[in-house]
Amino acid sequence: MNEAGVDRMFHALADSTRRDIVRRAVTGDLSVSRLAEGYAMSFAAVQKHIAVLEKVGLVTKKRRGREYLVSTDPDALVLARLALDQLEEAWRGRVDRMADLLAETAPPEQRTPTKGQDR
Amino acid sequence: MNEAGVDRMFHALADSTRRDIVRRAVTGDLSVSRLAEGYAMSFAAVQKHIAVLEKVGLVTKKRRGREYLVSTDPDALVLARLALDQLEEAWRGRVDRMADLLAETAPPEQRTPTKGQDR
DNA sequence: GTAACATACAACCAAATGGTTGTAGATGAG
DNA sequence: CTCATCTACAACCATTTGGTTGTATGTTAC
Repeated sequence: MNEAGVDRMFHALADSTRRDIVRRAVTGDLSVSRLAEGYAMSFAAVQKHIAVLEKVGLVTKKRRGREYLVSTDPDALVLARLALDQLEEAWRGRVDRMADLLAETAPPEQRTPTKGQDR
Repeated sequence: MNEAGVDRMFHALADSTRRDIVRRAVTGDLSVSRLAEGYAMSFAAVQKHIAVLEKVGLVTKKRRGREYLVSTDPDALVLARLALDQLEEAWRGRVDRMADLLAETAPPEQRTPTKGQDR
């Protein structure tokens, strides 16, 4: 997932109605209208929320008769988790580097290249 | 974290500039101006991004002389992860319930434990 | 075929978002 | 003290977002 994709993924998750849809659609047996019944907003509004979720792959739609069943795709959530992991990695990496530094500074004043500094 | 808090947390993460700030601020030794130098936008714009991150606790500021040093708070990322976990939980819960159901409806069948399935 | 239902989509609107510039208050340097 | 630096904040603007209503299309029921 590229940066823009992560943007869209987190944005999709940054709305409680959409998160609720994700939760309710795990069973995959609810149609768009059924889902829409649960919220104090118009059908079209819920439709838009589902469209946002669909665009980032958090849900998929499958036709059954004249309705569309919405189901959550757990793989997409894994992608979001990966994005979070990468952020935490920066922090963990720092801790590791600090540990390295401590290990290095133990001997008297040894300068290591500090090459990781790419910014 | 309540629903509105999760909204704000994911919204804060839904911007690549802000995520980059979170990454760069892990060392905690960069001031607002130093951080701002890295982006093709005004100082005030970066200031706003930092304010958004600060409001959800992803970074904190500490005064040093006339500048403010920005540092990432890894605990906040854990909160975001928890929110994701709760979404996944709905899905895992469903799978577990399906497994239960299978276990109940299929007595003679030999049930392989499948217990290793922790995701 | 006609009626009812489920969905899609366009047009519109208010509010929020992400950017700008400008002004003002602290703080350190000389 | 004076000046330059760092930050905060207000005002403003364009775009996006999240909602609305209305219209069109496809599908099942009768």
